[in-house]
Amino acid sequence: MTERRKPAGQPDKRRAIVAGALTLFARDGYTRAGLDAIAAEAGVSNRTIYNHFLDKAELFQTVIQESTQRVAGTMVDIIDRHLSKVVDLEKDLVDFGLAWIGVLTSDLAPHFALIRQINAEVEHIPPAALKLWQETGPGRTRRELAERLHRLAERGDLAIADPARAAGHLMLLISADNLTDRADLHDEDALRAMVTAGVRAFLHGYGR
Amino acid sequence: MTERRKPAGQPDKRRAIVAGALTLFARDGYTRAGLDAIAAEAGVSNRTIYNHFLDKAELFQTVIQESTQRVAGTMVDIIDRHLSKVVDLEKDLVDFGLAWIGVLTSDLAPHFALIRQINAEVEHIPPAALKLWQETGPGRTRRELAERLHRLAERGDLAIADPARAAGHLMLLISADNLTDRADLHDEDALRAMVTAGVRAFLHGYGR
DNA sequence: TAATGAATGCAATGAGCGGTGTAATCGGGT
DNA sequence: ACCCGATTACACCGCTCATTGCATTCATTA
Repeated sequence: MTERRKPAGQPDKRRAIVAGALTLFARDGYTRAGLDAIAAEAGVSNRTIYNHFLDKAELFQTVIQESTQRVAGTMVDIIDRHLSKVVDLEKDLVDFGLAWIGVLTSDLAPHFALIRQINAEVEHIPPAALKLWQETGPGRTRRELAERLHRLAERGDLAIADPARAAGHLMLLISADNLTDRADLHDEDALRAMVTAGVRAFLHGYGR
Repeated sequence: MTERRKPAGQPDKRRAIVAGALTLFARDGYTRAGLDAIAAEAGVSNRTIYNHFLDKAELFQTVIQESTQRVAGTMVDIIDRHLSKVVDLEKDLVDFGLAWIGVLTSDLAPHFALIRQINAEVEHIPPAALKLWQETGPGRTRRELAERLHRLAERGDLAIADPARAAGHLMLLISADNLTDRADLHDEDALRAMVTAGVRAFLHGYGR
């Protein structure tokens, strides 16, 4: 059960390969991203990749796992930083939202292109791997956010029956324009407007 | 300017090709879907495809356009049917939402797999084609929904400052679980719970 | 310095795929 | 019966790509 990964190869090379693979998988997708291109991007020989990974599929899976964990960590940090002590609910939620979508344009941006690739190939990925990703990635951040919202509800700041569902709603509303249009992620004003509108909808709804 | 499409080939063959191509493009994506497989799925010779289409890219574009128009038409119908005359706002919105996500499991289902493919390859698609798709597909349905919501707001049933944005929010909230988890689209009770929760969030929010 | 494992360059294999040419066949209209 | 365009089966070209084998070089350590 305790399968030990072969520690073959030097760690810096391995990191370079994974980083380069992330870049190309994110830009071109699994099929289009050639191993020669990945090797070039990583500044490494084609042949070396096979010293570190069994085949292309294993490399892909590794890239997903490492990237997912890193991004999930960042997200959880943002949640904790912005929603630990809340004074002005709307303002703090907006600040949280801006930090949240800020990740989409950070150096972690390629990750989300990778997610789109996964989403497209969802039929061809073994359900176990998919489940694992769900759990350690979006699942983890959603649980963390749900926990925070639950605390706020207990304090009386929010009226939440199902924290997990509320967390899902908040995440969607914050970055709504990204999913409908393709929003301009570099227009600071537009971003603030989007997040603010999302937070207000989350707090008050549109009912009369 | 008025480019006439070559009417070469028999219409039923052409329809079979487009239908088969939709199936395989949706399941396997643009790159993985081979022309031989498409031909087999359509019950047609490989060579025949090139009687109707210039190349794989043109076939893909045709599939997208036709599928998009069909689905957008269906969506607009649903909007009109459920939101023309509203008596019980929450109930009518829930019914609307159920019909809306019902499309995701209908015979139009492959379309949305195709959308995921587009979304993944968004970097490799000419922006003009992307814009066109945006406009005739989701853009059209969102405008239609926004228009309906605007009427309801004028009537005093809703308080909406930006109808387009509200429409986007409603669409997201209705099918929230599909985007976070991978929801079970065949559990009737779960679907109703999801939609109801989304509609309530849309109407009242979570604020205290 | 000797030895060992890692990395590299190069070549090659085998498969899959987009696209084309061609000749034979089919089917409806005259 | 004849015609003509559409369709088909088949063979083929050129290309890309994952994967491997092999010989060579490099770096570190004993």
